[in-house]
Amino acid sequence: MGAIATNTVILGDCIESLKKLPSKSVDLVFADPPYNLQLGGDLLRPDNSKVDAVDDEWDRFDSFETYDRFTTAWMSECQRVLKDDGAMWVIGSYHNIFRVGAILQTLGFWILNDIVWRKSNPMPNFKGTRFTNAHETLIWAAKGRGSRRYTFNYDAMKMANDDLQMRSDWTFPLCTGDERLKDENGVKAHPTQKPEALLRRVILASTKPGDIILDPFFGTGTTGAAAKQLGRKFIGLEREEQYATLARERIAKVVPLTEADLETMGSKRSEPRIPFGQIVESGLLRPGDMLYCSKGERSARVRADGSLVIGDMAGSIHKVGAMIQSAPACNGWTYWHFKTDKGLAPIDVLRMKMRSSLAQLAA
Amino acid sequence: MGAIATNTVILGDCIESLKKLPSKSVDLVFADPPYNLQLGGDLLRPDNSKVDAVDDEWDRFDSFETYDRFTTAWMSECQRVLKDDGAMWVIGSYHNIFRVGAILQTLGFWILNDIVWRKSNPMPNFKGTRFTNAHETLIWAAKGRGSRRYTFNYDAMKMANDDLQMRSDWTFPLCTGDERLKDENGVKAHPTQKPEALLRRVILASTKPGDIILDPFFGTGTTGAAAKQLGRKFIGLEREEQYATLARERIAKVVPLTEADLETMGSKRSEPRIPFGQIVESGLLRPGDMLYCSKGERSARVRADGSLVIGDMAGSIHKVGAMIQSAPACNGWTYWHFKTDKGLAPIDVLRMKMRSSLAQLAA
DNA sequence: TTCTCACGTGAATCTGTAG
DNA sequence: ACTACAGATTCACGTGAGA
Repeated sequence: MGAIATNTVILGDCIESLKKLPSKSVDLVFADPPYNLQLGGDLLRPDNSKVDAVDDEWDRFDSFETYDRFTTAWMSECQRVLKDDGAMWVIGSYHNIFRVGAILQTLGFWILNDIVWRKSNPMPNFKGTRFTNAHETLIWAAKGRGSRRYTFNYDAMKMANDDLQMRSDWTFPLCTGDERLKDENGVKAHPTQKPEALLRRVILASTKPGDIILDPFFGTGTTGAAAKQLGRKFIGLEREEQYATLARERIAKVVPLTEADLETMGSKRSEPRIPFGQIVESGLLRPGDMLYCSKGERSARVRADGSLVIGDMAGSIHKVGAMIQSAPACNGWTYWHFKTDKGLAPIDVLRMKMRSSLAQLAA
Repeated sequence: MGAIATNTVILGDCIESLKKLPSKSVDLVFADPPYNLQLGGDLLRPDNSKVDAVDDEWDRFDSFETYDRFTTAWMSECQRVLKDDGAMWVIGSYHNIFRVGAILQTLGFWILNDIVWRKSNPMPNFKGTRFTNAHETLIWAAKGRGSRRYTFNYDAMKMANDDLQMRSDWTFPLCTGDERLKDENGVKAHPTQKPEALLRRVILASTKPGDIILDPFFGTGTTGAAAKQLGRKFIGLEREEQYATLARERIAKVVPLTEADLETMGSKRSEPRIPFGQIVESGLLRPGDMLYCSKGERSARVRADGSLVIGDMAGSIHKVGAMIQSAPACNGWTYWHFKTDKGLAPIDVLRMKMRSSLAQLAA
């Protein structure tokens, strides 16, 4: 069997290109397919600026059926091209990930984990109509149910997570700043460029040095850049010449890391923020309970959503604290107290209690 | 139409029971369906070495098909039973959530968010073969694509998250300790009892007091307990008599919160509308008074009918505000200010004054 | 040089009601 | 069904100008 050509970007339709690749030839597939967003009209921010939406031609499908056919086609080709011990990652949002996951199961892939990418800086929901869409989902699946020899670098992952098992929820910022590729006018070159940190974790977790990684939706080549950096090989398929060119230029500049560099890559943890509402939801305080200032001469009532009430004033622990002191600001955590059998204690105590029960949450 | 019986647990097969419920009668469905594809026997055989690959594949396909048929059946009945402005939540793990999500989309439900429940204390992966499975996924969906009047208590959620929009990732501990129902031997009564805190957030976010919540997989009644506590009604369907009995006993002990404690931050959209003209009619402003933008460099004159004039432009506070900023839209209540002895104040202050005096008249 | 602050922007299924 | 219009609505972070 001749060696397959690697570290290359193949221009053309991804399904056509896949059909030309030999069976059982790659170790890992990473796929970031179109999400099939179904947007209405324009969306304006509160300051009346327009949101730059993903309305590209490649993300438009007639119907769920069309999208499903497309998904089945590229995915079954990937399955053929994968080695028997190989695995596949697919990333998506709620628009497409359920269809992707169901099709992948139906094709016989065996899901190993679903992984949540928590965005530390997501775009808000400008109209106040839903929860802030603050995550995307990745599915990690072995080629088949019988594949038990997929690669998982358990210890590397544990090391990267302060000696705790790596969990299924990962926190990374969006791809911004210098990492984000821009054209000569400073406009983003690709609407959906993924952060390299995300790809590095995927690659460190599920490949060995020298492995071949296939990305059928290569875009501007984040997978290739991360692969080269980490001493893996890649094959990228991309339809748009402009993206393929950018990807080649980008990857040419990447300097592979030394083994010593790889060892120092860890992730830091920070203290989780605890909203006051969660103290109430958890039952540490109950709606109707009273809070007091340190001397006890002012009191406020807790409501179910974590707001406080005094007379006809209502708001957050901070706002209500500031209002009754006529102060510009107030730290509600230290201002407000709750009754214990030993007297009044600041509600910050409850926050610390909550934190310690959540202590395993790493970044 | 006779009122539907609420605050009750109906014993029997969930699909049969659903068929007896009237159409368009409930406000919310919360469903925690079986995860493991083991419905009424075994859908998925344990891995069996004597079965060859082809048979195995057929077997697997057949299993998913059975699960999909079951899912389609209960879900389309739920869709029928929902009011047009109603919504549904489904919780699941990677074993079933992709099939659930895809079917729900195919049935015409319109996904509003997928929500990640991050477990603060998940069970570790003992064999070190995968990432710690540390989350479950909830899907929140409106009955149909056109339903824009689903309930979302944006302000209550924002309040519960320290004045920041609530995100799509929620962190709660597993249901343990006193909250976990045990039998007389101290063994957990139900294998997948959900934490009440999770249900409280679901209910606070997406229902109004008095709403009817249907749970077709009631189990030991977490949904009913949270609903009763928060002043909502429930209908629980449960197949196992033992669970239904436990649920009834559990819910009987729940003490509902008082109305005052249940009150949450309301949205501005639900407050009574005050036309600007009414501010002028009431004398809070007078025809001929000047209004200013926040920095004071633009001004407009108030006319008797509540219109504003600048030069030869005239119109509503919103129209004129938008025109002079060349903006597509403008909220005149916050854009325009009037002079007070302490400087400029937004005319929204006058609207609030008017609202509170109207509220006193009504009382 | 270093700090502050205004400004821009990211895979988005993003309004409600009266007539 | 449609149109018209009132009016509600944003978090984290990087950049760059100016103090």
